[in-house]
Amino acid sequence: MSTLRSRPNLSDIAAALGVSVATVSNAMSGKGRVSTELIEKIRKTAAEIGYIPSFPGKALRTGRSGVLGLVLADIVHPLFPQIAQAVEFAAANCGYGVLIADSRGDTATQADAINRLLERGADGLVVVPRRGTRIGDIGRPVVVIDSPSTPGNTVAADHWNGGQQIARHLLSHGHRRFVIIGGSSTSNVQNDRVGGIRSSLPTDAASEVIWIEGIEQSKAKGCDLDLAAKARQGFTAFCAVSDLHALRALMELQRGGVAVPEEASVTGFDDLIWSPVVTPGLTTMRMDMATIAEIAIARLIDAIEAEGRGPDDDVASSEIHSSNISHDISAADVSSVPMQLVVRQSSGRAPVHQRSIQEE
Amino acid sequence: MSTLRSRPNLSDIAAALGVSVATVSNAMSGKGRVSTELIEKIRKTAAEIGYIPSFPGKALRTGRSGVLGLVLADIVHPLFPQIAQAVEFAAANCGYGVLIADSRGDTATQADAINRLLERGADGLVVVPRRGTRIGDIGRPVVVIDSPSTPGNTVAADHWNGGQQIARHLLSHGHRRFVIIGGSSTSNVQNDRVGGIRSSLPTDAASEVIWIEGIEQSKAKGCDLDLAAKARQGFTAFCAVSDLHALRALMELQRGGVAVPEEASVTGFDDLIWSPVVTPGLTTMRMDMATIAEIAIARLIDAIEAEGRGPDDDVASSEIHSSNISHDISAADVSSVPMQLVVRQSSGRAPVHQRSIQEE
DNA sequence: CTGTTTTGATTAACCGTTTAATCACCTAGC
DNA sequence: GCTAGGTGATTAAACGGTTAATCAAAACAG
Repeated sequence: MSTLRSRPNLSDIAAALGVSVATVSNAMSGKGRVSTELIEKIRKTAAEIGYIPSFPGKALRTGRSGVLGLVLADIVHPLFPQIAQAVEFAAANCGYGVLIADSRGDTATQADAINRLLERGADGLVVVPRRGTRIGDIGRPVVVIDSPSTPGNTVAADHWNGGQQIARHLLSHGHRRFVIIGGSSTSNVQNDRVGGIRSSLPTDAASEVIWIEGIEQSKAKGCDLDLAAKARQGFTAFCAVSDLHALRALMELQRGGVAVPEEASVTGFDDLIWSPVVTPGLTTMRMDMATIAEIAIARLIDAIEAEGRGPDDDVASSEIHSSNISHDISAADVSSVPMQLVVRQSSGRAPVHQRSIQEE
Repeated sequence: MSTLRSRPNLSDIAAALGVSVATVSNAMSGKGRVSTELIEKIRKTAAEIGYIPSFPGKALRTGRSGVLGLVLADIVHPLFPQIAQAVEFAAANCGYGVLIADSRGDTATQADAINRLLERGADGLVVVPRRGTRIGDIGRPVVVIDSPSTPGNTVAADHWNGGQQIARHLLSHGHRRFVIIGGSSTSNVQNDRVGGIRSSLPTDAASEVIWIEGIEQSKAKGCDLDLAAKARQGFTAFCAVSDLHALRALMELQRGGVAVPEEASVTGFDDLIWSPVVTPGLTTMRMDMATIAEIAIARLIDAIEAEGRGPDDDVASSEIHSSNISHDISAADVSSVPMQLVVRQSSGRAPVHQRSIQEE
């Protein structure tokens, strides 16, 4: 029947070999009882006629779409390419597709976006939330990326430790007076990074935190942050918690006649795409997005597969306090993936005159 | 039967009202013949019990998944967030989902990525191709974004005209000696932009094109482009065909003691996320991604829907030379969407001393 | 009052796959 | 020789929605 028109299906294979569809299905999935030689033959003819399993068919029967939803809630997140690429790669490796939904920075739209994905039958969701947003129970497995302070099942870079690493790097180069530059004080990620930096400073070091959003509210958007003045006051290390802010600092200092890295060091976070090409190349902390995505996807798929069977099954799970009602991702915890220091030309040894200032 | 367990389906509604599933289906889709009051009742109970149509079910029957594939072939394309967001938005507005696949810059993987999407049942593909790559016939509707010189069904920004606009902007500010900075001479997009710029220069203007990739091959990666020297030779306009290169030029000039925009103007392309925040803010050409995506998606969906019926049907299409074999997107042509000039602080009036140099 | 059309709804097949239940057959045990 | 058990395959019923074909009743024309 279905000779020319549509793509080959199980019954085409069955017909070609004179066996039943069920047998073919069993042979392909390795589930039922099929003789080894028949399996071999079926595999062969399947390949010959170019059989491709139908996802809708499978989805309809099993209730699993084989698709994960990726919800991007932050406007045009500069890390999006990295995240999307890593998530898609990890998912594809596990045989899953990735459906995207962007909520364009609007918190209200975030719910819509999530719903769109659920209606489409996404088996689980990866959410990169808008800051401050919490993801409620949506009746399907969810994993959150990027803000470790978020409650729930979260995978994130170890931002705190990242802050510590960058601080230690600068300390080891003799810096003692730090300006820490953040965007918004409401961001969990940024607070973690700032906290990590400050926690690593010894008692003989001084630091000052600048929140750009705050300054821009009192002054103008894109206004001067008076960093050159800070440099003249003796600050030598300018740690931004994002490459975006680091770039801004870098340019402001250079325009203000402060040479980088000779007179001041500038560091960032995230290793964005252009960070290597600016002059001087930006010293920054890179998140291991591949690992983060891998862990996130692995967890998600675990949860999805655990969902099918009840609270207990063949896995001989050890003494679960089976709370039948709550979706038992109750082992929800936070995974932290270490960040990696990338040293480029924007950071260097603190200028000698610093000591004198510091001792004044 | 299916009371508590799974989500409600058509037969639940049918059972609740004592009608047949077919009637309910007709009522929801508005296809068959159903009395207006019954439609009303069905809609109401559907909403009450929280009915959500099953995509797999529909897909299985109709052969349409309601999903488009977005193939990103260029490594970590800086425009990706813009593209993805616009495409997703446009697709969602038409009731389609977007499945992504990244080929991580590898040309070979691009075919894999496309296949993954097709196997998953994507109804059509939006491809942002790696430069130079051609997309062969894949048996489903395809639309290509971003390189107007690519043969086939393409939607792109009018890069050539963008080049003309930026050139006119600089000319009107008195600039006469141009350095045009490109990345790779193999890129269609970049060549279009360069061509647009040069085509607009009057005979009394001088221009020189620099391809960064070429320079870096003979020198080192991230090496100096000697732009400050060019400025001293009397060049006042530095037109990069990407904000990435513009940023690099901007920093190099500033480091070399050339004030921007007082002594030289720098312009870019694409209005990337950080372009407003650098100092001085970058004058650049923005592509209207929303419109591009809208057109691309509209075309794709047209092609998908036309695919179902034969070469002719109810649409009374005028005299088609029905070539039954080729997938009849044969009306394949190129749409160009105008670019928009964004003037910021990095461009300004040409310094006066230029005239003297020019007249020497 | 009869024959035809229109309207509103039903029936049943189908899309491609999975899976529990069943069955025919062969081997072994006593 | 008859039964119990195992093996390799088949049957048939879903999963949820669409749609062509059918049908009963009502509306209408003559």
